[in-house]
Amino acid sequence: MPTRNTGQTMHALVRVAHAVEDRWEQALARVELSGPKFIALTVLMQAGEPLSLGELAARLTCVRSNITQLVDRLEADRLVRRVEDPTDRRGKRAAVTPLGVKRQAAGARQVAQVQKELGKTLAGLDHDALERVLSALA
Amino acid sequence: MPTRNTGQTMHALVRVAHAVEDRWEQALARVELSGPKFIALTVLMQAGEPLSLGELAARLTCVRSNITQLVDRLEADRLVRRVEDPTDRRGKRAAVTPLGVKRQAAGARQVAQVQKELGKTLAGLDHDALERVLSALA
DNA sequence: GCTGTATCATTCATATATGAATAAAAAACC
DNA sequence: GGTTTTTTATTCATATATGAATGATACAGC
Repeated sequence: MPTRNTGQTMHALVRVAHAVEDRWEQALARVELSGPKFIALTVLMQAGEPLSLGELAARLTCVRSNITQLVDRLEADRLVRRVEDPTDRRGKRAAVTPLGVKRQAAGARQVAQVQKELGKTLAGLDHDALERVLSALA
Repeated sequence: MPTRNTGQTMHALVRVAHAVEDRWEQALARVELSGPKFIALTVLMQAGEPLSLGELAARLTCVRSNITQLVDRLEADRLVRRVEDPTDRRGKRAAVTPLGVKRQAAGARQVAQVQKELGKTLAGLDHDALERVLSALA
């Protein structure tokens, strides 16, 4: 069995990552969430208080206009509400609604389930080799 | 150093894959190509003849409407032309133009450069162990 | 040969992402 | 204090992706 070249390995890495992401997104879809929506809700929950849209963009590592649209959709789903920023009249903050809290929890259960399954798949394999490669490339 | 849990490993895998993809896309951007455009051109070159849009969609593992739009943009860039399918009046085929051939070659040089750099990064790591992990997850 | 069905590409609606341009308000400067 | 600059969120244009609906054509069964 010949060793693959770097190009093939990178391709395989990217393909596997996308497969994992798909599985993750499919699990979230069962509770009517997309990946970006779940991540945004989770960040807001972890913050424990409404975050300005700029802060949310920073924590999600994306541009502001993306957050404007994502919060539009979350608001349409009634998972988040825009509240005024008392300290800055330009700003708005994203506040999770009670429905958003429930939905995030349901998403977290789905994600935990997927992780459990992937954990089984990885059992007995060389976990550390993967770790080393990921550290080298990160 | 404790072993990471599955969730963290999966997160790291996806993050690394995106970083690799970004590097790849940035290299292609230097020759005015996006990832999807380069892949489409490469598949058409490898085929050696114009492909129907449906066949292109199949080889790129995506839906037809996506290809309609991608070929629209490739045509606007003058890298591809739609030609009539002589055997089916419904169908169109995507033909690479001479400019498209040059552009694909330029993209391939960029990609080779990135692979060379990544190869250096990976040198000395356990390539085979990585392969096994990736196969298990694919 | 006609009729019903399947297949081709396209259009439309939507989701996600980026970046440039804009309006409003805050901050900094002098 | 008034002017300039920066920062906030939004809008707009664009790129990429999906899936449903459409119109034109091919094909299968009768």
